[in-house]
Amino acid sequence: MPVESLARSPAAPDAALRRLSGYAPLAPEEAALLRQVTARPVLVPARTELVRDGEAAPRPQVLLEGWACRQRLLADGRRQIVVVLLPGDLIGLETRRRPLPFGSVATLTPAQICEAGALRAAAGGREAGGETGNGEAGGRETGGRETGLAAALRQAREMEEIWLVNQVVRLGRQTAYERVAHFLLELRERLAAVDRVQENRFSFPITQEVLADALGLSVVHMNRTMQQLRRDGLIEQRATAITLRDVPSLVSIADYAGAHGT
Amino acid sequence: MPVESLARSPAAPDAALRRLSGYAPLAPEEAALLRQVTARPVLVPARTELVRDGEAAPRPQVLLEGWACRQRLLADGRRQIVVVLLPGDLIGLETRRRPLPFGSVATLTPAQICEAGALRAAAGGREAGGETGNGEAGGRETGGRETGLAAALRQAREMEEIWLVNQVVRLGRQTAYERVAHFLLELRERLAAVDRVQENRFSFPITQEVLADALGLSVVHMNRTMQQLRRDGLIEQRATAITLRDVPSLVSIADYAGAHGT
DNA sequence: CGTTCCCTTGACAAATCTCAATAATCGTGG
DNA sequence: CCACGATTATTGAGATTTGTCAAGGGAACG
Repeated sequence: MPVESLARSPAAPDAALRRLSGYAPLAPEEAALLRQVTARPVLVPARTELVRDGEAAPRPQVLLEGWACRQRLLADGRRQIVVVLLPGDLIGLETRRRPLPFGSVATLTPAQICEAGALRAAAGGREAGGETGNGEAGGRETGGRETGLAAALRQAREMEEIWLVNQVVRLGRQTAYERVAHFLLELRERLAAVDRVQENRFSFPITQEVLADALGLSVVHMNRTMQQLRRDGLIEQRATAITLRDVPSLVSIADYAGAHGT
Repeated sequence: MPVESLARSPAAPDAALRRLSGYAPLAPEEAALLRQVTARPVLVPARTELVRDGEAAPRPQVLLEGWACRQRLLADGRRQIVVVLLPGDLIGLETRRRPLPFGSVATLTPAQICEAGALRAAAGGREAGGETGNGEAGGRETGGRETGLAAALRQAREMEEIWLVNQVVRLGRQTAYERVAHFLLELRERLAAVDRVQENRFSFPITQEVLADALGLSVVHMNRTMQQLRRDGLIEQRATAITLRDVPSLVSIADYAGAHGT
C-alpha cells in the first residue's frame, strides 16, 4: 500500500464515471455533474474510518482510488469484512430514516475520496432541504421517467447486493480454496469495469490478514490457501499485483457465475 | 408445516400492513391500498419456486403467511439459503435493468402469497407502463416529498440489507453455537414486528436441514448444536414452536446488536 | 542497522464434516 | 385406532478442514 502505488495509477480519476456510464447511458450534463463531483479528490491514509457504524446520515462519498471495505467488529475483536469497495464505488449514498448497524466503512489502503452529496438527489432519496445547489442535472424528471444517472445509481446499488449475496454463498458453502478463487474472480470482474485489469492482471494491495477477514479464515490458513493456488498454477503474485493464470479453471473451481449469469 | 398450522394462525392476514406501518405512518388510502393488495391470498405448498434465479422482472409478491427463502444452489448440489423470508416480507419488488443472479426464491412451508404489482409504483421504481390502475395512493407525490408508503418500503429494503450483513457476519466469523443464537434472535425480532411472538415463543416450522443450509453447517452438526443450546437452557423446542428461554444470555453469546443498535 | 510489518512454517488442537445406523414423528390408507 | 412408508431427528466413529500458538525470515523504513 505504499503511496507510490497511487502515483503509478494510470488515467484514474474517472473511475466513477466509467463505472456508472457502463450501467446506463448518461446525459452530457449528468456526466458533467459526475466530473464536477470527482474533480477534487482528497487523499486519505489507510485505515481511515469513512463511515461510523450506525450512522444515520453518512456523508455520501465516492471512492476514486484505493481500496476500502464495509466491516463489522465483534465484541471480542473478531472482524468480518462484509464487502470490499473498489475505485468507482459509492459510499453512504442513501439517507436512512434511522441508524442501522450496517457496519463501519474504512479504507484498506491510502485512497482518494470525494464528497458526493450532489449525487444524492439523483439517487432517488427524498429531496434534501435545498442543499443541492447545482442546476437540474440530477434526479428523476418531473414526469417520473428515470434519468440515466438514476438508473446507473440504481444498478450500482443492485450490484452491491449481488456482491453481498456472493459473499454469503462463499462464506456459507465454499471451502477456503473455492472462496479465494471466487473472490478473485469477482474482484477481476469489478476492476475490469473500471479498466483496472490487463490480461487478467490487476493491482492487489491488501495483506493476507485483510483477505482472511474478508473470507472468514485465519491468516495462517489464508496463507496456505494462496500458496496452494500458486502451486496449482492458478494465480501468480508479484509485489502488489496478482495475475489470474487460468481463469476457466478458477471459474470451474469456484462455480463462479459472474454478474450477469455467465 | 402441516396446513393446520395455517388455520391455527391468529389474526394473520395483515402481516404486511403491520410490518410496513411499523416503519412509517401510512396515510389512510395507503393502508387501504395495502389491504386491497393482500385481500385474496393464494395458498401455495412448500418448496414452490416463487422467483427463478436471474429473473429480470420477478412478479412482485407479498408473503402473508408461512416462511420462504432466497437461496442459491451450487453446481454440485450444495445449497446456501441467503435470507429467510417471513410473513409480511416483500418479494421481487424492484424491477431490474437486467437479470442478475440474486438467487431463486422458494417457499419453505406452505404459504399465503399475494400479487403485489400495485406496490411497485410506490416503491420508487420507475413508473410501469400504465398497469397500476387504482387511484392515486402509491408513489411519490409530484412535489418530490416521500409518501409514508414509499418510506416504509424503503425501510423494508434497508432491513433486508441488514439481514444480509448479519448473515455475512454469522457465516464468516461466528461459531455454530453463536450462529444459531444470533439467527434465533434475529427471527424473534423480525417476527415480533408482525406480532408473531409471545413471551419469546414463536412458531418455528423449518427442519434442521433448512436451518443447516441457512447457517452454513451440516445437518448433523446443526442437530448437535441445537441440543447443546437446549441442554444449556437457552432454548426450548416443542413440536413446531421454539421458546427463547434466556434472551440476555443469547444476546451475549451471539454478540447480537438488534436492528437499531441496541 | 534496528524496528516493524508481513509472509511463511511446523506442530498440535479444535471445530466441523461425512458416513452409516438407529430412533422418533408425521401423514396416510385401511 | 393401527400399520406402513417417508421424512426428520439423533448417535457414534472416524476423517478433514480449519484454527491456534510460536517462531523464523525477508523486505520496507526511518
